[in-house]
Amino acid sequence: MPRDTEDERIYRADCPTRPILDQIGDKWSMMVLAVLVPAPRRFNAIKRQLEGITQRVLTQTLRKLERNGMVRRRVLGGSPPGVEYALTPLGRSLQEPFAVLYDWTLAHIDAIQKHQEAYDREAVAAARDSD
Amino acid sequence: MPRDTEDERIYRADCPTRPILDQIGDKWSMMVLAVLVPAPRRFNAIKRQLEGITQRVLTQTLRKLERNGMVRRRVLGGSPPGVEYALTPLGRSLQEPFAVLYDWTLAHIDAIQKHQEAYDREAVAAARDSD
DNA sequence: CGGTATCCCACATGATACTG
DNA sequence: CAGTATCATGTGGGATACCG
Repeated sequence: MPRDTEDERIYRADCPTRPILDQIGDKWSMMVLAVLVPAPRRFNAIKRQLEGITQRVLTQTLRKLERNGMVRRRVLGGSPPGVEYALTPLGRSLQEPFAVLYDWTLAHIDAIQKHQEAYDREAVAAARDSD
Repeated sequence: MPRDTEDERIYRADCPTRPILDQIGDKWSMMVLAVLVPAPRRFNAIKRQLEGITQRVLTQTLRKLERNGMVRRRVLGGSPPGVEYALTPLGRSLQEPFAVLYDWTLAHIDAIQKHQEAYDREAVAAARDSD
């Protein structure tokens, strides 16, 4: 959670940061950005690297990122023609906050899974007791 | 996005960090944790502070946080009886990664909104051109 | 190659009522 | 006070087909 500031909006669903945090927390945005970190890539190159994403969803995700100024879309002339997507400085600047969150997750994933298993065992035991 | 590691899983929807990131990215988890930073609180105290959340959703959110070991639930004896929720050390340790992300958003929200407006103006202009 | 156009569904969230 | 139960809904995401 954000640090405990005087800013009361952080407690409200209409905090202006919500739409932005919602997008970068969606299913694919973070991974699309990750794919573009090493170098710009073409549409189908991104799609191949993100096994499981559909064309429709990749298009939607790229459009939202472009609209936010995090990705730049460039039509390539030449043969074969194509479209290239690249990180903007704004998009690249997201790398650090995401890395902090990702590293936190990696550091605590084992502890979290142990908690989950313990919680689930308890739930099973409670259900048994109530029989 | 996570930094560019050798770990190929970061590109995959089945990366083991997904379920955790999905939860802490859900609509209310972050705000519930934020409310608990200054001090433990009772169910209805949390609910009052998060205007707009329903009882059902608050219960679900707290159960998931408890299951992950981020929040501890304590039944208070005495009169009136009640239930108190408190951050665990694990839950509190999320404060920093979240603050980094939140600060990034605050720092760039103006730039992002300008990009969005420019993008939307372009879309309107393109629609007009195609008439 | 890089998309749109349709259709569909699961699931997160919400509204409301009831309870130990 | 702290929930559960029930029902409703919007939308993010997926499947598939077609297009310039």
